[in-house]
Amino acid sequence: MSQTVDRALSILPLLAEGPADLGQVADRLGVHKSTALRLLRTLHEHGLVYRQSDQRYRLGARLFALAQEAMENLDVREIAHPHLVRLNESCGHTVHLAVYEENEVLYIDKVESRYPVRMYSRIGKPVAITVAAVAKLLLADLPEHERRAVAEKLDYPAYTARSTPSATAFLRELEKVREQGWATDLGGHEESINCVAAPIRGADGRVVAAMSVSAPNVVVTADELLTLLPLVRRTADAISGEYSGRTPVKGTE
Amino acid sequence: MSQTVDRALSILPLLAEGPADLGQVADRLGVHKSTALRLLRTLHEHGLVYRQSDQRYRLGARLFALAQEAMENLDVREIAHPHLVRLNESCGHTVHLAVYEENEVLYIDKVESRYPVRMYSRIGKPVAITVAAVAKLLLADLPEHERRAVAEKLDYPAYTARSTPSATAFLRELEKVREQGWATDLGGHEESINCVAAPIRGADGRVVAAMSVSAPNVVVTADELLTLLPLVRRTADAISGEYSGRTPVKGTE
DNA sequence: CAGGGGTGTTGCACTGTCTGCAACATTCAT
DNA sequence: ATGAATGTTGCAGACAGTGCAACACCCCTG
Repeated sequence: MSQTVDRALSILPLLAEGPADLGQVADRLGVHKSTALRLLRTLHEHGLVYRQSDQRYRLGARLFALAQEAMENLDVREIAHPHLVRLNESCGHTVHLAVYEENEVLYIDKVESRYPVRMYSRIGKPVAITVAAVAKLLLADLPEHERRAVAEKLDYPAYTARSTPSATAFLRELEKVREQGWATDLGGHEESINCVAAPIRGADGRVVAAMSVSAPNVVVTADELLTLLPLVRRTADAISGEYSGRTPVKGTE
Repeated sequence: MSQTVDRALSILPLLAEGPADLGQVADRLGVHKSTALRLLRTLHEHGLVYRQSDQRYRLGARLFALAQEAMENLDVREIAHPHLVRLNESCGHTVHLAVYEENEVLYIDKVESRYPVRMYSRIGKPVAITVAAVAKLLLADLPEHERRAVAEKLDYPAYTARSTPSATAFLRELEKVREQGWATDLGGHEESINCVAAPIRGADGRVVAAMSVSAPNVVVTADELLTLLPLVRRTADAISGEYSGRTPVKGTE
């Protein structure tokens, strides 16, 4: 692996925290200012880094464009979207779509609740991996050793009293989820919010994404939310069918 | 500028076109496969590149997370301020910066008029949302259903004879503002005060803030104030460019 | 206005890191 | 099996990246 590139790329997350000047960047990289300058220049030429009027550096527009493209390359998203919208129309709650990648679970699509009380989340934001229903489904599908490895590397923050407390508890939960083919999060992240989720599978049966419906207690109780499970699973299966090319897609051509 | 980093970064736009395997990447970079491999590995470790199941590389989800985090940590106010000051220096009138948040429009920055007659307003104070020029711009950019929902929930106080009288009138005005890309308030809040305003947009084109120039009749007439419109819009555009990190690259070499 | 501390920038010699090569590993067809 | 793809590793040599020190340039303060 390349030292120079490694250093250069380390600058990006650093700048994501907020603008920084040359000295700060050099310090946090542990290199000489002149070195940092040259790295920043290179990043700048590629548009990943931008220099604002006070001379400080921040992430540049090119990065946003790339992120956009990366998103568009995820074709599950494209296929799933109309289904998510339809589900949202029929139940009214917030619908999420998430994928697993490199020890993280990320929301890649979201359809907002039609109720005034909304839950906070944002596309691109990493999910609370130890408690979210979608995360459970995605991790439960990993090969056994990998699953164990990931579970043991994670932190288990106690967001609420119902948060997953430890790696062993998490692995047990994953086993359960794996068998039943769906997952829930009942107040594990935020006291008053519940989710039910179902997996989306590719042609080989592997889970490629997971979707969930979330709603706060004040709108529907956990039990009421659970009655939506069949609908959520049907939707996920429909997406799976289309994604794996089993279901003929009606429409153009 | 750094050759290694340059090469590594050139991989990103290349992958943005679609997934590619090691050979393709090496070819298009004009380097040996082993070199390309090491670069890709480094990118991979930083999550910027993801290796899909068929071993081909594509852009990684970490790009999102970065872009997303950068957006959240960006402070419009900080970026806009020097521009507002410059505008104030060239026209002399009061300049405001405002954002929309939770059904309210708030002033978040202000540069005072240099004329003795000043208008009353305060940073952090909610704006007269149904009449202020900045409010019109911010609301005009909301998705249609949300805009309608907000408009119908509002009160329409008759500050003056020219105040917006009703939700339907307001929605009509928002439609107009949306199309022309700028807004005015001619005596809608206080009989003798006029404003012209322009929107500030983020990388995705959404309006993130709005700025205005305000002056009382006794200093300049409404028509005279309107001649400042191009200048106001240029300033807003400059801020937009800087905020979204896409202002033309100035400087070195 | 001189002086001092804070930036960012440049030229240069050295060294350490990146490079390309060639051999190896692995998978897939045939 | 055999061959042709692909991805991977170790190595020696070369050159690109590094840190240094000197410079340029503010913006203060006395």
